[in-house]
Amino acid sequence: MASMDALSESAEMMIKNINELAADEKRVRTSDLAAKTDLKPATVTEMIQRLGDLGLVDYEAYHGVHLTKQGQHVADVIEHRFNILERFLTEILGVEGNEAAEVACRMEHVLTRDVEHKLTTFLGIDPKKESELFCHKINIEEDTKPRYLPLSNFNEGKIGTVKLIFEDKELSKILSEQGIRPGNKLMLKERQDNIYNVETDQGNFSLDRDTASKIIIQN
Amino acid sequence: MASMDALSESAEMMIKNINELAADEKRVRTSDLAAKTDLKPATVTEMIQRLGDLGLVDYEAYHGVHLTKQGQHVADVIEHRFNILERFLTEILGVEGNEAAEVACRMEHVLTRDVEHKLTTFLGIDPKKESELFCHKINIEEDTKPRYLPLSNFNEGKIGTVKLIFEDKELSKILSEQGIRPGNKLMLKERQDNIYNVETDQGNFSLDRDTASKIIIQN
DNA sequence: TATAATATTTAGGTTGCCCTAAAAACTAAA
DNA sequence: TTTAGTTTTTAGGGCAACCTAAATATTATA
Repeated sequence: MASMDALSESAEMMIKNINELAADEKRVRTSDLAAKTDLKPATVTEMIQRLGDLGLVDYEAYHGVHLTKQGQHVADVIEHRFNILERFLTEILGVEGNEAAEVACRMEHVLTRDVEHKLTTFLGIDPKKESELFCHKINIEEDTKPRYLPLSNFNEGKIGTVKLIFEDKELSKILSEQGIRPGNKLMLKERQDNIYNVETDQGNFSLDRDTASKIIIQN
Repeated sequence: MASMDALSESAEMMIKNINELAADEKRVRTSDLAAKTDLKPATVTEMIQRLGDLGLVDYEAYHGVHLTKQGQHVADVIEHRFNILERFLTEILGVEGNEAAEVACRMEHVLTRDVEHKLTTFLGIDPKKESELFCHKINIEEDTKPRYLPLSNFNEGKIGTVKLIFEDKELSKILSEQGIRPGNKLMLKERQDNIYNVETDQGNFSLDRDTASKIIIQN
């Protein structure tokens, strides 16, 4: 039976790793856990036996483990906490990816539910739809992820929305008069060498590469 | 001699408590530490002996401890990390005071220097002037209480500091390259309809409203 | 299917961090 | 200044989390 006591960081890490290795329905093997956690197999055995006593994993000697309902819940909570912490560290604070992951991995074990929810909200995610987090994440990363590119790197034939224009008013004003202004859509009709042919709701225009590189488009 | 190894949370907490009890020059007594930490006196003795071996405290049997230079440095770092974490939790996330203190107390042990600095900057404190943390804190709380607004609601002509950017890494990165990144100052020069003209230390830019609404500014 | 190779567990050890109980050292009072 | 009271330390124990080495179970192969 799992108590209400907080699990140790080590125990939570073991559950997290079991979850990450449990791609299919397959039971996770001791040696795989040992490799992933940098612990010796004997240590892993000891740990998963303890987790078994707590009802968090279903452990059968010599035949690996898998998470119980309770263990899966713990894994889900930890994974979510890791994700929001990592996002906060990279997107808000600008911490470099590797370090962000490491720090998030340490912090995930000390968040309370309240702090977790408040941080989730802060990141612009509705905590009510937390369960959709993963789908959301996958969607964003795999297909509907908005891409921001300078027009100079945009693909021919694609339509996008102008998001921002570097340079001062002078250039902005000129472009604006041609329909190239933040919020408007445009299509890159074709590019030849350094000339970019663009269509906006005001007509067709040609830009040089330098100018195109100062216009950021979202697809 | 203190090693470069990370200290345990327990060890860091003991150092923190010694520091907090060392009001004057007086050595801190075992019983006071036991009371403050909710540990038994025997446990405190054992801990401070270990810290003595590490060169972090000066321990004399039956006559208490005080921090060495090295120990004082550890205490200062932890105190600063606690303060910025607590401020972040209460001021930015709106976590209730007691809980914020508890969570900050757990998190203070897992911050890296880089995350500490970035969070400090994020809170609008110059990390170079860390020692002025408290004066600064008093100022902020007593008169210039900061307001956080999306750039889309900001007033023309006002200067503010970028605090966070919603949306994914992609946008953050692009904005960052133009000087729109957490910690940096910017001015909203003017807005016409859906176009926001902004000046940063990197130059002038135009944004659409949608993008502006994803940038949170502190005045 | 017997055996060699591999994976896993058990046995036993270490360290950190916590405890209680008893011994030792300080401190205050008669 | 002797003793009673208090504080502190030592002694010894438990548990979690690591380890190595040896034993045992599984699996793959000849």
